[in-house]
Amino acid sequence: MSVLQVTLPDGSKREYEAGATVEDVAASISPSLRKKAIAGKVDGKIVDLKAVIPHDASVEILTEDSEEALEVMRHSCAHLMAQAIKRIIGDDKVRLGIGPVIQDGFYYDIDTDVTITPEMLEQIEKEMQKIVKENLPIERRVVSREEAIGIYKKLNDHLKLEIISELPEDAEITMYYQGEFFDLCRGPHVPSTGRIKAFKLMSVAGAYWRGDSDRQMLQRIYGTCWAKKSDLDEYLHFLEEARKRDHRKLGKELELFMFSEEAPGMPFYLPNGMIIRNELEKYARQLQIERGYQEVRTPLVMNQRLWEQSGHWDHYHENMYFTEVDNTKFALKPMNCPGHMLVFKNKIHSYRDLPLRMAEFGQVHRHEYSGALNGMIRVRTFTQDDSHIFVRPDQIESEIKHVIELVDKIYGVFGFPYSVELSTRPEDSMGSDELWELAERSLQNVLEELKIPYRINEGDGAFYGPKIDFHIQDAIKRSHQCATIQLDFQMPEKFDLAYVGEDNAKHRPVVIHRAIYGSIDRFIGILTEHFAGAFPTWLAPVQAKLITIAEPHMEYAEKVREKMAEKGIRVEVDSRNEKIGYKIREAQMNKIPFMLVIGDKEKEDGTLSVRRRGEGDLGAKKVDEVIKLILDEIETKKY
RNA sequence: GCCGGUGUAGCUCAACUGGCAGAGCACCUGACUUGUAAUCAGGGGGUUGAGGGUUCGAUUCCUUUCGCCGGCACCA
Repeated sequence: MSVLQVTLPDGSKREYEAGATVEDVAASISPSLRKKAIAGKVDGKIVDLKAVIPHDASVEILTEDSEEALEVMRHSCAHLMAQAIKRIIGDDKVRLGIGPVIQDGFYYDIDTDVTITPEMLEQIEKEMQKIVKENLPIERRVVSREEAIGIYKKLNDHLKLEIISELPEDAEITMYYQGEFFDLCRGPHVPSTGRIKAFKLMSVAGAYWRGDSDRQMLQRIYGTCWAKKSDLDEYLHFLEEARKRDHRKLGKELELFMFSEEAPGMPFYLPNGMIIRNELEKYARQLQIERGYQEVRTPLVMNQRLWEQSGHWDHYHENMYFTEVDNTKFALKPMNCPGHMLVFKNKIHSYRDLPLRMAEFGQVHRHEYSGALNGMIRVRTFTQDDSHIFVRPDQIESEIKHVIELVDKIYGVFGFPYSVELSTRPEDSMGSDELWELAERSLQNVLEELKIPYRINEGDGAFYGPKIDFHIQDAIKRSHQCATIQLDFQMPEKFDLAYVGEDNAKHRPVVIHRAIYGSIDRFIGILTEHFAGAFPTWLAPVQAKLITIAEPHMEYAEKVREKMAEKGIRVEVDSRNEKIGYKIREAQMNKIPFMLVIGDKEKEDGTLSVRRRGEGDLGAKKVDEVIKLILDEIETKKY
């Protein structure tokens, strides 16, 4: 009998008889480990608990609390759901597509004539619970390609047949069985259905087979699955909290913006939202002026031929708005760059003018598909904090660094951590290989030199050049792509841009496209959720509310209001004939940062009782002291 | 655009298998004169998203269409 040497994670070695399984290893360590074990890892590869260890190897036991075991459990949960669905609507009426693990859970794509309604989810869930109670052992079987094909031909399952046909020649084909149910699957899985602990089916949605919009649409059922009931509850609670922050809900409640059927996907800014927007623009404008940007403004409607020239028409005409006047075709601008190219060409530039940093808060229109619209996150008109920087080739890298510094500065103000991605040449792109290579290398150099960690996003660049994208992480750990820096050798070519060099000859500049908020509209949506509507004082539509106790305090309140307003504080007086609790509550719900209560005492002493949003009563302070406090928060953009 | 869901007062939501459309908040009026998250009473407010159909009768059933929501696909 040969002997198997197993190395455990702590470095210790143990010997087993050949044919030992991962489970045997767990059992040999301790009975409790065997009980907690979900799966194993052999030489770094995750396998079933019942997997035989094929040769000397390092072995790790995955227990319920490990991330990897959770993935195995989620995958098994997808099978569990598929089994329940088959039991409910009939084995022969369901074809199974794919059922992978995703963040927080899993889904399964199925093909069936029965429409899965949200009500049915509960029914399926109950059946799943039943199968868990049945505690069916889950078994792995290796089958031949012919067997596999035979099984699914009999079931008339064209989806699985397609998957099998695409498996590589030498692939080991495995099936997993649990009770009457089986599924073509690579695994691994938990040892039995009873090991699946806490799950919930979340939603049904349509999804194209193979992610291809030309193919059949399947029904996708999403579920979430956790190692413990308490984890599930925590997750559901998190979703609930996220819903409370939804910018669409808060935007309505706080009267930031609105939408109308008359203009789907096009935000209307209400006075409160307009204040936030103006503050954001003001801040960006100030930083840009400091950094030598020049602001311009270009038309919203320009001749169609301009878009044909830029290449946008070719790539995006399906998503553009057009109009015809005086027998001439015009387009609403979907981007600001062509306009900026025209501005650049308005005069002759010397090499001394470069870098020329042209900025515009440019409103663009893009006809997004109706199904893509989503609050402020995906709209049909939005304003970019756009800029096009015209540089000499030797200035590319320093200028990109300059932009990155600005991005870092702005995100810091909101407390957004961010990560960076480098997107390379897409399939459908313009320009020579040489230029693309040069462009990609330049971006890469800068990131390396600044020692900024980044991820490469293959083939995700713009059609005219590669880009560096910045993904911010908000207060509840969601990621949003906002800033972008794109290097472009194409537009200068298309528009025949030139500057006069030291040698008195014409040279072609390079264009750097950049945006930091990206879409200001979307950024406002993100900020709303990030701060849960409790905007920092510098952004708050109303920064201070003066709340009088009774009528005799009105005059004093009005004087304070004037004084504050003079200092540029957005302040309002609430002198309504209401109880103080009522007025506080309202101010609190409007998330006003400073609530300043005025009664006899304050009037007499020249003070204000400060109640800070989120902190409560801070006691009475002199009016000037309060003003200083507020101005200081505004000045430092405290969050 | 595709799949599914959904649309009732300014907002949030009720109305059993088809039988007179209702509540809370908000708003208006009056009383109360108020010390840190909702004072009391009264009042106004609706072509039930829009169009068509079935029916004695439609918020409810069917159909077309628009918006919105969850996904998919798309995202310069």
